[in-house]
Amino acid sequence: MTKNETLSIQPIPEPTIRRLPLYYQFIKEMHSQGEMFISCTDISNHLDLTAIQIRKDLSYTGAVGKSKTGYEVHSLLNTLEEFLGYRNTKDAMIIGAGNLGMALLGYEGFKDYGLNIIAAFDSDPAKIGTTVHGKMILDIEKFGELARRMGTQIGILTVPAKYAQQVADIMIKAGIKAIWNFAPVKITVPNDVIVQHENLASSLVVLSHKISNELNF
Amino acid sequence: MTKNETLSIQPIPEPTIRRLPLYYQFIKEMHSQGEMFISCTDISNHLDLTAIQIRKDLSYTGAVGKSKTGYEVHSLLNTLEEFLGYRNTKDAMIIGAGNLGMALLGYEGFKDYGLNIIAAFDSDPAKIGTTVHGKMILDIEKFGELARRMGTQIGILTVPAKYAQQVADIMIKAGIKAIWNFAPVKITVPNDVIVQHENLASSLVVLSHKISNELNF
DNA sequence: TAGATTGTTAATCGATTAACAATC
DNA sequence: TAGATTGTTAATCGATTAACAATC
Repeated sequence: MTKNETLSIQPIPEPTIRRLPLYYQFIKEMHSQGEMFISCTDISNHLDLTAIQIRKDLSYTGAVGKSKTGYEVHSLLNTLEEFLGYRNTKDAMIIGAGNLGMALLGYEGFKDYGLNIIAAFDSDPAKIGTTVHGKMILDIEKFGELARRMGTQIGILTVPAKYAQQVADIMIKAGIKAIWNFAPVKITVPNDVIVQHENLASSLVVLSHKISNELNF
Repeated sequence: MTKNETLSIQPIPEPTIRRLPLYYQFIKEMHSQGEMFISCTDISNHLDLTAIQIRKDLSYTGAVGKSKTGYEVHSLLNTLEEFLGYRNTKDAMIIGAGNLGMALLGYEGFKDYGLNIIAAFDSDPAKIGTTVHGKMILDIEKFGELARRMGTQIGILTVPAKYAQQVADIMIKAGIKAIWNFAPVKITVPNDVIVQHENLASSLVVLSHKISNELNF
């Protein structure tokens, strides 16, 4: 008997999960403009998706609309915030205070999804002790103790590829349960640790491919 | 008659395109370690993918292996570099010298995929005229002229959501043909302009969802 | 030769799209 | 009421996985 059978949680397709933030951003905008109701057709006109797909996606979140009028904006916003973790803030720590690490440290957009980045860690003495975007850069030696003490479950890995595995090991030893990996290599972790691999190069290659296909004719 | 029928280009699934950089990074590493041959089973053991899928993916690139021995590392590396644009460098300019823009400006990893970021542009007088990672931050007013003069085709958009459309319009007016959009909003462009939408929040939400599903039991 | 591996065709699986009844 | 819209079930489409012949 699987977890899903036990708890009867309906699995949500990953493509759907990836689209939800788009809906959320748009609904948030509509809400701030004072709109009361919105239909899938409206959303469809503003994002590049079909009304059918939007309706199906929203159904996974438990959002309920009204025939003829559509979804109540306030209620839909609440449902999406609930679903996307807005009210369920989780602490995270970054290892690797390079360009990307610093950018993530300062990015305000993650707050909407309940991610609270506490601090960044690095081994470079020139960086240790400094403050970036109001957050401390600490000695990587202190990561384990601090992560354990604060019960941090999420680690953001932004070191060069060749250090990725050893940094992942440090995270695992410190009790980190989910790693957001920005290094372009696979990391090996125990079964109970979740890894989300992020690869900007993948998107760049998709773009390049579209360019060669559509531009050079 | 479509373009594909005319030129008989076999369309490559986007998931395949997204995986190719993983193979490339790994093969590059194997090559630098002096390996001569590699099989899909080998690759499968080092990345988290099945040998069958790897074989199918590689077949799209035109890579040819040998029974029993696998692929010649040097030749496979060449094929992937060719396919991923390593030898076909394209200039790009960034608009939006915020955290993310700066990080992208300094990121070395894009070179492997033929992306050459020339400069960044911003409207903030405090940033204009400075140099970051050896590249100039210029006045956004000068973007149009410079992009036209250099024939730049790729624009990287890293401004806050509310300025995204007006910056996209500046890019389009300057003759940009492909926009890599990091703002979390849809931008509207003419038919002949390609947009690749990048949303870090999407990945974060996938991670959060995995955490709520697997961690809290 | 035997066995490992490629390359390709067929089967399966899952996401998207279409159809349509229910509803306000 | 008529018509727009939701919510759900069915059909389609495309990617992944399996099967297997060819080859070194």
